[in-house]
Amino acid sequence: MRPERADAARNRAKILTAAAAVFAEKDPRTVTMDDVAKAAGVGRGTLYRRYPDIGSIAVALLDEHETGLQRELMEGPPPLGPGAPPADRLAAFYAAMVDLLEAHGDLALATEVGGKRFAVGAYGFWRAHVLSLLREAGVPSPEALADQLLAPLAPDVFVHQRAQGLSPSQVKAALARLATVLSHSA
Amino acid sequence: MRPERADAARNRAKILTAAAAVFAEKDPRTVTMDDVAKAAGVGRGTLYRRYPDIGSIAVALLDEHETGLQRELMEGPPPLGPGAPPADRLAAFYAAMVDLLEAHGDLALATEVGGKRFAVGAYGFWRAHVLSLLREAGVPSPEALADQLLAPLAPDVFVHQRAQGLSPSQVKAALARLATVLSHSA
DNA sequence: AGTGAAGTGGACACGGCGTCCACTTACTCG
DNA sequence: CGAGTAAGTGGACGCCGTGTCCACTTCACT
Repeated sequence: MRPERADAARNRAKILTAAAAVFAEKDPRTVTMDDVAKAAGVGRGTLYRRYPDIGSIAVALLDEHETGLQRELMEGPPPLGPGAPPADRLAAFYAAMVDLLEAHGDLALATEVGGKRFAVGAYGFWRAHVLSLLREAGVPSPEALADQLLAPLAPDVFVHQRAQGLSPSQVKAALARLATVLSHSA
Repeated sequence: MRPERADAARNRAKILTAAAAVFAEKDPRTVTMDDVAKAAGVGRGTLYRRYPDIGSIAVALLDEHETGLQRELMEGPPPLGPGAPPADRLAAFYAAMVDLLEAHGDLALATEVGGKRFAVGAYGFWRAHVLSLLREAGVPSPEALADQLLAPLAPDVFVHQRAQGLSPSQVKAALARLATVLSHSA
């Protein structure tokens, strides 16, 4: 496997920055491959070479932001990272996700087209994290609960709540209640 | 406003039964207007006369099943209907919704195309119900929580959980925990 | 400079969407 | 009962997005 060619790298960068702009300025669910191609000044074929659909472009952009949080969850300071009680860690995770959604909700929305929410790699990571917290808290049969606790973080739910006039901190507060209340029962 | 003409009524029936069959036999997210038209033996124009998109056909079919539950919530016997403590009523509602999803998950999935989940009339009803239960339980600022408690009932979440091998009763159990635990904190 | 492989981009065929309108059918009223 | 009329029908049409394909260009290595 040869290293990436210079023109290919140049185009990859052009595509990503152009895509970020496009997703930001119009309804992310209606962004088309052509839009990105035009904005990046490349042909559609070039896009398809790397990304099988628009969703994956959005995922690629989102990953940059998500990996930071993922690292913090694994090896950062408490309460996000290890060391704090599970309830606090879950609440902190919720808060961090809300911040992420607030900053990049448009991208997150774009990753949902075609209902591949659960296929995306990041979902597995979040799920594994929540699952381990639930286990640590001693919650019985946490498998089903994990998905259910992740559901309120679905981009469309958050965006809907924001559109209804709820502030990010209100959303965080409700999620925090959920997190703390859960461990009470364990 | 004139009464509906005989042929129109006939076609409405043909469309609905044909649509139900089509949604059942293939991935409901890929069902097209043409599929339904062909199956019903009518032209596409006839479909558009009543339903602006496939989603609304699915909604029309689903409504038949949902109205039953809605009535029970309002005037049925406890714990589904009025009279039981909020936590029990919430758990019962969750269980009923799981049954509904288990029976008609395909339709529910089809209503989600285009991200109109929150625009559909039924969502408002469920939300109002949960909201009133939360108020009755004395939970503070229940507005944000209502959407979050409804999120695990999103068709794609449920279908995903089933596909993972979780049984309906496992899903119910986890939701019941959520419901009971919440009122503990009030 | 020459060569082969990697990369590019736009033309193409396909399929779904939503509209439009000439035609058909059912009700109504003389 | 037999026009007249409004409601209802259906398929053709144009549009747009998708994903593929392949002749051409560019790069990197010698």
